[in-house]
Amino acid sequence: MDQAKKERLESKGWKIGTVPDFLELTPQETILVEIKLALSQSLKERRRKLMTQRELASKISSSQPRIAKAESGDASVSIELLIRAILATGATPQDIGQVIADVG
Amino acid sequence: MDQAKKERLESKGWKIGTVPDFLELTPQETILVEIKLALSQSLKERRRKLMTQRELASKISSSQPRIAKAESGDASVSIELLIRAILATGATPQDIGQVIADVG
DNA sequence: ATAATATATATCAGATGTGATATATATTTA
DNA sequence: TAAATATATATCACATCTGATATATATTAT
Repeated sequence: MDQAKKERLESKGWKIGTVPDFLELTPQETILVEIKLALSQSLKERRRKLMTQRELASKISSSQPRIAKAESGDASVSIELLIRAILATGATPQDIGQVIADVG
Repeated sequence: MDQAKKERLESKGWKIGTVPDFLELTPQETILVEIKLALSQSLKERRRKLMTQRELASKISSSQPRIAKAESGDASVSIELLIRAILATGATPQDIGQVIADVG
């Protein structure tokens, strides 16, 4: 992984290099991170066209700051919350499945 | 939702009717539950062909009881763990995307 | 430019998810 | 049928994720 990408992930709280520098994520760990980032990106794009972060937060009984975290790809946000948020933008299971499939 | 299905979900810890009986899940909450159950089912089918629950648990630093919960659709299992487990069976993002898309 | 609105960052107490362990119950094998 | 192996259920201390709140910073509208 190149240094720029690594720093981008680490700033969001992703623990890369907890163990020494040269240790990479396993392929499966990498895919998981990529899935979360893809969901995050999809959420941001969909939500922007429809409503504010505050409005979306309200729909799923969450908070505006948490939606901001979700859209910024912060590591503290679960896949569960990402999917709840995306569904609240009207996405279908097909939409979500496509986002995940596109990671591959 | 029919009574039999409701009881099946409730026995796994799904909180249906926290609020009075006649209250249904919202469409989005229903989809989320269905996604989890679909992932759970997919995990069970894939894992069975390849290894024991103990072996899979070891691959993802989890425990056999937790894999059992994951495969039984228990509500205490996060989507994150389900996906980690499915990836450990060699599933690709396409495979996972397809499972989710098929919920729709 | 400034007010209004939207988004980002920081902190935290409480809720939820976790792996571990013990052990009961199925299922498979000898 | 016995033993061996696999899976299910129960409990728990600990870690992670959560919504809430306060507030800083962008962005947009007037």
